[in-house]
Amino acid sequence: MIVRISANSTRVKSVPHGLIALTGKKAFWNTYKYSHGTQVFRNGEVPDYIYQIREGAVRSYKLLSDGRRQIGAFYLPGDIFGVETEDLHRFTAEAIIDTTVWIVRRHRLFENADTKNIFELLHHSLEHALNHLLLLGRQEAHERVACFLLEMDRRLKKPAVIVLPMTRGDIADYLGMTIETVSRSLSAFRHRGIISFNGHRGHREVILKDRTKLADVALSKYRRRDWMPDR
Amino acid sequence: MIVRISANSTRVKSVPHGLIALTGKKAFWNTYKYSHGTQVFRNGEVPDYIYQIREGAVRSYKLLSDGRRQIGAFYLPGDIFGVETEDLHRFTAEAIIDTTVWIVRRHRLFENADTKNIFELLHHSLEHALNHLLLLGRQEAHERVACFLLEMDRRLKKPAVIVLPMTRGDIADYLGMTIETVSRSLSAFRHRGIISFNGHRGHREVILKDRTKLADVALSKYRRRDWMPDR
DNA sequence: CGAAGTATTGAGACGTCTCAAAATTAGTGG
DNA sequence: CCACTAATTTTGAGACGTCTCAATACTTCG
Repeated sequence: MIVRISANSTRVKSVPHGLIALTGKKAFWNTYKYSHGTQVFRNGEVPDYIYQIREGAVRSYKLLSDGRRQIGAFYLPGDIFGVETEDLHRFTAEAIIDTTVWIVRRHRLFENADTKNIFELLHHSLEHALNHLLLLGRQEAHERVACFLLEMDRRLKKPAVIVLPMTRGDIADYLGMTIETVSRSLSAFRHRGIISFNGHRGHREVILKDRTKLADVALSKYRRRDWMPDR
Repeated sequence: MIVRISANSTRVKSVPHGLIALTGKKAFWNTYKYSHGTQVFRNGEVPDYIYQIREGAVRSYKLLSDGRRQIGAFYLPGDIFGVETEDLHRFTAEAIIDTTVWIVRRHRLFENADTKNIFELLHHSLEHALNHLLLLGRQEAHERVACFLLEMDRRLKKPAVIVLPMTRGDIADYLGMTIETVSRSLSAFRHRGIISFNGHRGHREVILKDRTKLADVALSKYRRRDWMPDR
């Protein structure tokens, strides 16, 4: 379900600085809202827009024919996406939770003489993908989960509490593992005092009690058989 | 070891069409040769050139601190690389076998008004990386090896014999698995008549006896427990 | 309060890794 | 071209980590 809630020809609350830097001040932008679980675009579609997240979260993913899913990236408030695409979308993007995005038409992107910003976004996506290749190909389960927590921590600007918009299933499909293994890694971190969960709102709110130790886990300072002797 | 063997101010045998399309006909290009195992550039360096392979093969990779390696891509004759880089190289590239490349200085890239080709290359790299994420995160060992063989087959234009420039170790680090598992998958394919090895030059030369069946394996038409009951 | 979705935990199965040895191929110098 | 050594590849056996299947607990929301 797509609900159009505003356009900048009408009164608005704020401004998509990132999109404006990308497309020029003359570009018209709109605000759209996607309710949780709905698709922003899907693999194979012709791209019309580029997006910046105002509020909410989006996952991008590819599927195998039997349903196995690999999430390539999560987009959080401020993030721009849809630029990575050439003639067709190469992945599907859908809202994880209720999400508001700013959009501008794609052709505006190439009316802008300054291509530097586009290159930067592409490079950023590519660098993220290459780092993720290393994680998926060569890191172990707890390293992956630790990396994920640190990535979220960094991108959310090191908040006191990390409020995860995504389910364990999303995390699992991002990290190339199962829900259960994600859960077990998180439990192990909790038992070791590296993280804790906040209050009673599920275990979606994570507090990093010891970023140093978490980074040690992420950076393979402890290998599989060396730590977690408690099981 | 870098050996300069020619420049286009002197007589040359052929012309790097890809690089010329990218940088304009006025760009000066040189030919360089890297002997097998030597680095073209390394992670963290400031990029000076972009490269097109004339002969040979290059692997690009990232390392973890303890030596685990993930190869992100193989570059084969005709392939252009080094464009994926922004201010610093984000991975290391080294010659797998003795390799000759055409190079042009990087600044030539942005003197060219037509950025379309650069975008295409970036998109291509990104798309390859995203597909590889799916493979590393969600595909099983024989699926990965089958995908690898089909990728090489396609990129080498479906030759009668695939002459692999890379070792089993390179393949393993590309597919996120161990040498032994790669070898076992290849042996399984061979025993099932899907591939065969050519002659006595090691098992580096592969003949695809049944591309259809190989594609079935790659595309998960057989799952882990369904096929290969013979072990 | 009941129902559906989500997360945790446990036990056992299974696939890949590790370690080791043998077989094969490539490289080197006489 | 041969003898020797080094490197690569294959194969085997067992260890280990993650997955699968299943049950329980928790959270959300009607």
